[in-house]
Amino acid sequence: MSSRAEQKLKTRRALMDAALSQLSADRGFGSLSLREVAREAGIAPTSFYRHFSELDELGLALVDEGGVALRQLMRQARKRIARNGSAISTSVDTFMEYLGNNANLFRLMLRERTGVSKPFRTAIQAEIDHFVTELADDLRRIAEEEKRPIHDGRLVAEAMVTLVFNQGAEALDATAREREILKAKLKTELRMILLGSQTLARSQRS
Amino acid sequence: MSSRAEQKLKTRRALMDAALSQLSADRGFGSLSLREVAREAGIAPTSFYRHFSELDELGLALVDEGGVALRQLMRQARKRIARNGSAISTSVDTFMEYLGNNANLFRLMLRERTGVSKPFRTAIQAEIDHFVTELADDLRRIAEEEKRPIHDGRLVAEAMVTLVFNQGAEALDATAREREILKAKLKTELRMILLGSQTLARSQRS
DNA sequence: TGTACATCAGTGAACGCGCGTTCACTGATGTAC
DNA sequence: TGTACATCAGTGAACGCGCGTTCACTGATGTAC
Repeated sequence: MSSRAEQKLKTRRALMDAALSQLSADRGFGSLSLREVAREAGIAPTSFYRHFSELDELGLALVDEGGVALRQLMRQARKRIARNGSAISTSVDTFMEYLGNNANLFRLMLRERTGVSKPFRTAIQAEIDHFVTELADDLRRIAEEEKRPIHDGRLVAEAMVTLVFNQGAEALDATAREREILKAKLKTELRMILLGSQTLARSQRS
Repeated sequence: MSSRAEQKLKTRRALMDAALSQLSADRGFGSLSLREVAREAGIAPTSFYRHFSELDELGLALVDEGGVALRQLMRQARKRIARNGSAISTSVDTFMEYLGNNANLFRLMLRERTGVSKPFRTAIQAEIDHFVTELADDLRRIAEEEKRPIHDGRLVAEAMVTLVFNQGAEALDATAREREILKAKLKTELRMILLGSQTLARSQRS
């Protein structure tokens, strides 16, 4: 690649990193300004337009990266489960670990999922739907292997993801100690859903 | 009350209603401006300060009203359960009905619960905690009456409230048809948690 | 009941500020021959 | 390899805008006597 194109990519990355670095418990994407992001990235406000047509376009590029992170997360969790066995516990641990390593990216996803911008909501929902679908497949596969059928794997996966994401949002700003408590709670909740789903499946077998 | 004081209360109400009326799927409280709210309420921007010291103070007054709505909701649900029996189904129906009747108030609560302003998050979390505590009490009472003990009533209540609020947020902008589907899904999810909690309680009795 | 004074919700002008966006530009990098 | 021209990421000045907040004010309502 030409050095001019390389430089352009670097600046683009600097802009995205600048935006990410401004996110926190008290700053949502919606409160960022184009001038602020450009300033943080070390370029003139007008140069922003060489990379994105508006600030939201940068945000959606970040959501894409969040989707990549989610898929990595799932791959990682599968690998660990294969080695270690306990699906729920391993998944929760993996999720929380990823959360810590990509705090501001997850912050963006978690908040804008129910946020004010339709394009954001739609893009994030698509990523989560994909995540739910894969989780549902895994749940059904495991249920079959263990001969413990579950009721409505998709619905189980949705409920689990809802709980995981909500606790994830809380965990982001928690201390290490609080985070351990959240993890334990979350594991119990997921176990309850799984057990309940197995009970329902049993009560409905014909 | 003096007519001057009455008039002041009316204006205050007009300001709060103006703010509420601007909220929607695409407008969060954070995107409102003081001037806009004053305009909508039909007063000069400067007059706003006769009622609130800043826009957030108005928002917190609205959160208080949301808390009142939540408590009414719970009272209503209890009355109906006593008459009708099915706790989960009746509660979900009652919740969804309230949601429809106080759409923008719930929108505010649901969104700012994970929003950008710490005072908002704290105030809303306090209302929800209160709600969770009462639900946990109810769950334990019912479990005792039915001789079907549950594991960790507080945790069960938290998980249920998380699911109810998340589906509630979705339901706000759903069609009547979609809302029925959401209600059915939600009821199944809550039943799974309850069943799982009972299973856990059984497996842990000494 | 009438009068003189106090209170205070609502006002309009004015301020400085950061914003998004436009424009014509510069000068280093890339390309054609 | 050298030269002439094209491309284009980054620039700085300038714009109009809505914002939050201040200030001194007005005039209706309330109160004391």
